[in-house]
Amino acid sequence: MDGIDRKILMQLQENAKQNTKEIAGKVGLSVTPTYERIKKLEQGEVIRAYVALLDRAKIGKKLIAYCQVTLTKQQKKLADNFKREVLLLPDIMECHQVSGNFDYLLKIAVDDIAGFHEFINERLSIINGIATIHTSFVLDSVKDSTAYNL
Amino acid sequence: MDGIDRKILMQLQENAKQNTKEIAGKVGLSVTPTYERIKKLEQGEVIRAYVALLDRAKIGKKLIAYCQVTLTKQQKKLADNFKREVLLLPDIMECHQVSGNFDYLLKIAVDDIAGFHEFINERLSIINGIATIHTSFVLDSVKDSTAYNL
DNA sequence: TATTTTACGATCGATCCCATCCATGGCAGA
DNA sequence: TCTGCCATGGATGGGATCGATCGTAAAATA
Repeated sequence: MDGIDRKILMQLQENAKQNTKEIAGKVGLSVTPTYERIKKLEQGEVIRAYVALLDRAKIGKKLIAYCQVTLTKQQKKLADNFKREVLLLPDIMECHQVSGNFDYLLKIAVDDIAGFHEFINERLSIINGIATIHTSFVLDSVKDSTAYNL
Repeated sequence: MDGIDRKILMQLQENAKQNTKEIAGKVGLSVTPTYERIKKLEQGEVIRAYVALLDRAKIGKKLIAYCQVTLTKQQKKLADNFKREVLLLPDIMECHQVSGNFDYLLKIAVDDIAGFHEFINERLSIINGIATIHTSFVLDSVKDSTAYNL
């Protein structure tokens, strides 16, 4: 993993539909070694997946919320149960256990306020062991990238 | 945009490297109409991009931080300047203006604590108009998806 | 220092899968 | 009846994929 690999990864993070020739030109190699490097990065699972990113306005997910969740106690059993339930809810796009004033940060995508209301009441708050939920709604996404800076 | 389109999008959100035939099978159509639907979704920019997702451990981004930023005043000038500066910092993967007790939520990816320290002192806190920064470090990502639930 | 080995990369060529596009025909609903 | 899908089949070409050969520079070794 050297500078050229990082350049390749930067390109693939931006646009994975480029063909090998284009990427080769941008990183200063010919096609074959570029191809071999990409294959190696895929096999080594440095590249986790190739995915399509959608325009959330166009698919009707008009509301993104970040929920700060606190559990009632710091018990492994409670935490494990919480994590299991989170994985079953597809409206939760991300769930990170964090340090600080709360325990988990969730990113939720729903159609609208009604959808959020239902999500909180019917899905999230019924999970055992949740003490508090503080929500911030996204008003504007200044930047929303999946690319790491390499 | 109907149920079949949504199924196609779900597939492409999971794995964009599938060929048309595989997707066609999963959504219950033949190759041609599947292909045409995908093209239409690309041209209508419902699909924003195809990208590679990386394993952050394998590329050495060992630290993810969420920073809650408050600006000193609610002035458009300050906010515009802040947004402009944010776009120039590639370690900031996401920046969302939010409702609630703070103004902006930033997602930062760095190598380690030293990198975070430098980022805060040399890059973030020098931006004009920042009042407070509260940071939560990610201890464990229970779920980290880019897929919307369609 | 001289020589050898190793580890890239460049170039070329062959193969073949699959995206891409077209044309035709069937079928259901307006 | 007409319109809008879909299915099927076929033609084409681009690009992924792989192998072989050669060149080169740095590192290892005598």
